[in-house]
Amino acid sequence: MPAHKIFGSVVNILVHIKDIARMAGVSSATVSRVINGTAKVDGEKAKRVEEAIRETGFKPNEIARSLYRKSSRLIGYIIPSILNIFLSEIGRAVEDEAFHSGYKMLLCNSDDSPEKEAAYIKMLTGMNADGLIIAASNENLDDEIRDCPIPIVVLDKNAGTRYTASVQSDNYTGGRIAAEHLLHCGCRKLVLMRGPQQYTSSQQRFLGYVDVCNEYGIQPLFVNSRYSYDEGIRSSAELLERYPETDGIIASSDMVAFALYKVLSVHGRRIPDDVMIVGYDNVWLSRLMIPALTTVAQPIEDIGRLAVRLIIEQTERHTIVKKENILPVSLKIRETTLQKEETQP
Amino acid sequence: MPAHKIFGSVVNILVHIKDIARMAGVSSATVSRVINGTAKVDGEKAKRVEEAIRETGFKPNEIARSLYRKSSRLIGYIIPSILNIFLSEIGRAVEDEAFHSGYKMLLCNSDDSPEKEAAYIKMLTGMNADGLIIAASNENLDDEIRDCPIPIVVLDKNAGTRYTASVQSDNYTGGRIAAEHLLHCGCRKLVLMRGPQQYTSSQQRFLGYVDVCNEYGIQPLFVNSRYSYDEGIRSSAELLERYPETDGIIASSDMVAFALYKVLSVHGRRIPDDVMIVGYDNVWLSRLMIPALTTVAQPIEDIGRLAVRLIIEQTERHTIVKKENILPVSLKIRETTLQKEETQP
DNA sequence: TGGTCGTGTGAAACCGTTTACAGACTTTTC
DNA sequence: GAAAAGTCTGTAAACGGTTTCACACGACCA
Repeated sequence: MPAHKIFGSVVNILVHIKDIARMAGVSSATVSRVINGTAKVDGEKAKRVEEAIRETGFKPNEIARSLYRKSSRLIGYIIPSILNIFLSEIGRAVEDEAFHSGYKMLLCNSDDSPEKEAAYIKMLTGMNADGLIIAASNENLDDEIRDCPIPIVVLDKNAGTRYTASVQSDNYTGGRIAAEHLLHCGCRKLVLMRGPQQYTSSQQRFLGYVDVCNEYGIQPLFVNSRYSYDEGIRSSAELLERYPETDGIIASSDMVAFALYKVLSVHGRRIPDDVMIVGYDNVWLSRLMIPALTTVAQPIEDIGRLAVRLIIEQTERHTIVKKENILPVSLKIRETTLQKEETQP
Repeated sequence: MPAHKIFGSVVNILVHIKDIARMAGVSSATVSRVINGTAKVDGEKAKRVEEAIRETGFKPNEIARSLYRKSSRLIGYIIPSILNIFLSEIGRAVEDEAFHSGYKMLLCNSDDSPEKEAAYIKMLTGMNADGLIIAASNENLDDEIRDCPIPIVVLDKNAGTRYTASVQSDNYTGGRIAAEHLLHCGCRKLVLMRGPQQYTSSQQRFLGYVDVCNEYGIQPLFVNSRYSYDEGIRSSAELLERYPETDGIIASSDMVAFALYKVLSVHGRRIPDDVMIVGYDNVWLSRLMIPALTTVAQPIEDIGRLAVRLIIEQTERHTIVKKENILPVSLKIRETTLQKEETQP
């Protein structure tokens, strides 16, 4: 027997609904009704039941409940890495919203491996999870997703016919306001660090950026990148190699912007004096960097909460939810850009 | 019916073990034996069962299994905040180790609220979780912990008689090597940012620091702090107020060190020229800051993995595990300290 | 040939809840 | 005062697996 049982009070370990029933002199059905308030119970008996529950510290077995209800009140949140700050922040909102609705979040780290992702989807399905929130999933998971009998909300891509719904922010506008801001700051040699092309998010930002460049009659330069810091180091180096004369950069993510800090500092380029930078995401780190990062803020909190609500709505009320959900972005102006007085182009 | 069921193939949604049994012309007991390999089954029948499983994509219901086995192969990881980078990194190791042992990690964000923490402990107990890993828990949870019939491993405090085991790093040595390094770098006005005194970790580091100061005959100055960035801003300001002449600071965490960057930069003090800094934890961010942070590295990966293994050992093999586990620390020398040539004190 | 042993198998019990259903008892209604 | 209606309660059947146990069957041996 494990040591902790020796020290702990043993009372509630083996208490089941039947024991409460016996103690209160009623059937387990009645106990269940008291616990769940699903039917009227005689006041006197209810009191005895509650007394017994309090005395023993009885807690109904959630597994048994889940089995009957076919719902574990568990929501899976599948992301490539727990170290991705942006997705962690969304996770925080997911957890909080879930908790307040009586759900729990199961965090799954897929390490970008399709096998691990598929394994998690299968596991969660088998566990009667009530829904899945998937960020940046691999493309070739058709089988798992098709066979998945629970709602799936995806982030950073369109829902299409495969998923229940998607939650994204307005990436087109994000690309636009980043570019417009740099132009208002007087930059004339803009470069965009374009995210992976398989994501709708990257495509849309790119489009917004290109449109603004065309409107202002400047050439839309870009470099391919991903969202991670390490990739940021690589692509920043490439950027400075290809466009050494740049004076304004839009990073594909805040993390990539931080990599840019490092690479620019090595090259002796000062921010914002020599080069201005706009990040993307507005993770909490961005306000704390030196200099504090000007960035396009995604509504992180709202994205997470909405994803959870979509799942709960779908499972509890069986309503068809809105498929594509686009949330607004905004610009947080900090210290990596400098609005020169009245340089309206 | 939810939309995704309309598009997805419906086959495996309602397939149960009985269906497989009927298809293969055997009993469900035999199917169970094939799936779990718990007993020998006739080769021909086994083949038919496997064929049926493959054909239907049948996946046993994990909830039903858990109910019988009284184990959900779930490990709860309870932390104050998912945004705490250090604890997130440990979480990554926990998740990975758990996954490879066939377990899943349930991440619980307690927001430093005793209520939420207690709620999670109850929930996880009711869900037949196999163990709990708790970081920085509130002190007044005696009831929940006493009544908890599953192994609890704590981080950052001693196990005592209340918990199954603890995993920590060698904080005393951590405090020592941080202090010694700054002294070797020529600092003479050391200040330690002391973490919350209720944690064993803070106490031990403080002790190591004081011992070194005494050995070198300098006064052990300190300021109280917590581990978060925001608290770091407050305590850094206090530090500069009280000890403006300091030339070497040991932060209570890497995050607090980053706050120090900010506050020092506002005061126009350069790192490492005017003040040298040693952080604590070695989170991945620390190598990426500018300047890169010299820090005492905790064996993050090992801490997480060991915690999981302790739980699994306890539940699966029912062995009494080692109660207090201390893992070694090391010093990562980067750019916030400068070893002046041969300044051996 | 009859008894023993070993092996694979299915019926049924089990895990701990919730709920459908039917029965007992009370209250209303004519 | 009896029938009808309305309460409350307990029994038993789910939920979907795993495992116990007894049994059938064939091999082996005396």
